[in-house]
Amino acid sequence: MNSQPLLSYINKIVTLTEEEETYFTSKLVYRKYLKGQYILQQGDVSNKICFIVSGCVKMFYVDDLGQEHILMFGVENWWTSDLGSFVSQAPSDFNVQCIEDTELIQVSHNIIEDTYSKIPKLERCFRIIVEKAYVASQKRIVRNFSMSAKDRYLVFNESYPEIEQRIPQYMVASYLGITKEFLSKIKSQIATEK
Amino acid sequence: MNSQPLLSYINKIVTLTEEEETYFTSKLVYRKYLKGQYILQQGDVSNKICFIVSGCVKMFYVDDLGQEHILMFGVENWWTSDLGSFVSQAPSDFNVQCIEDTELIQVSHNIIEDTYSKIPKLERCFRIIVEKAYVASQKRIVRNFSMSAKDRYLVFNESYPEIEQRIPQYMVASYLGITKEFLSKIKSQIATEK
DNA sequence: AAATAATGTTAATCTAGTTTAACATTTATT
DNA sequence: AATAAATGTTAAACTAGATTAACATTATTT
Repeated sequence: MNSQPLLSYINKIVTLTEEEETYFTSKLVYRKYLKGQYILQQGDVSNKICFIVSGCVKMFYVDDLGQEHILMFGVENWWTSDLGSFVSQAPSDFNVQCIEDTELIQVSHNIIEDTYSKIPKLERCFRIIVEKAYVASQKRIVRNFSMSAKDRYLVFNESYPEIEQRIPQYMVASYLGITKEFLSKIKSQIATEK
Repeated sequence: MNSQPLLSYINKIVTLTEEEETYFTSKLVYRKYLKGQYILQQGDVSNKICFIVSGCVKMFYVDDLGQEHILMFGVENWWTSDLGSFVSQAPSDFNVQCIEDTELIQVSHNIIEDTYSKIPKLERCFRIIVEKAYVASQKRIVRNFSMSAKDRYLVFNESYPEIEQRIPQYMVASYLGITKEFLSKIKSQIATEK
């Protein structure tokens, strides 16, 4: 298994010794999923968090009216999972499905506490990761509060130009919290402006 | 200074020894603010996180059009601060202002790293706190995605019945992301239904 | 007790974004 | 190459929530 992408990622945040790397690596599970496969399903307990080595996933939920709402995408060097379900080991509200064939490294719940205790630096690392995720989540709330759909689309576009190329437009609309028809209108509006 | 409320709070998450409590307590700062005072101002660096012993605060930002948007309230046993600014020591996007006279315990940025190293249990504690905050933030995004303003109001009401009593209605509206006029309409609508 | 400031209500008009529905284009499958 | 499935577009009618503005009520200050 090639754990290198994950180790490089972690070493940007904390510095692990060789033994620590070896120990941690021995606990990891490598997996491949095909496009369309589910990594997590609404109602199941998320017993692992996944580091994406390659590919692309969407995390979404289906509301009472059967409508799909995308909360986040995941690409190379991102984490994916329902953290709420992972930490509480309660049934998840979300699905994670592959939009492309995806390779990932899984860190399972039953090793994480033990790993934190053995290698406190990893607990620090995950603290920092979650802090960043929280800050990003708050920023998204702020954008949804005071920006128009058009401006949210432009921000998404500037922030993640690579992602926009890789996913169908109706998923971008879902992520932005608007209908695909309205995004289509926004795009044609932007095109005319130029 | 009375650090007991904070220590009880922490001991629900991790168990500190007496020496650890003493050490940590020695680093804390106790402060009182009056209603109306600012604990943090947009543009300033948030150099402390604050544990609320008593009182009530709002965290908000003012957008380009001069409109105030409330991101969260804080009451007894809650934390308040712009965590993004705190961890990165960059200027804050948010204000934190007291809605009531407020007593708090401050943990300053310059002691936090040192404290984490000396007492890894506290790093664990804060990891867990941030995890919960992140999960709550995601849930809020979900609600804003697929619930009407009326339903969001009802959820807020059920989740924080104590808070609703303590703050003016226009602030609830701001928190929900709607105008005070529309909240007024929602409330009269709810009243007629019964 | 009067005056002022802060908070809350109502109603008319307006708009960003939804819904519905029909059609167009691109991609995948046989 | 033909067909089906997935994705994207356009336009008309609609709705949740915003805006404006006038007024009502409740606190606070003098």
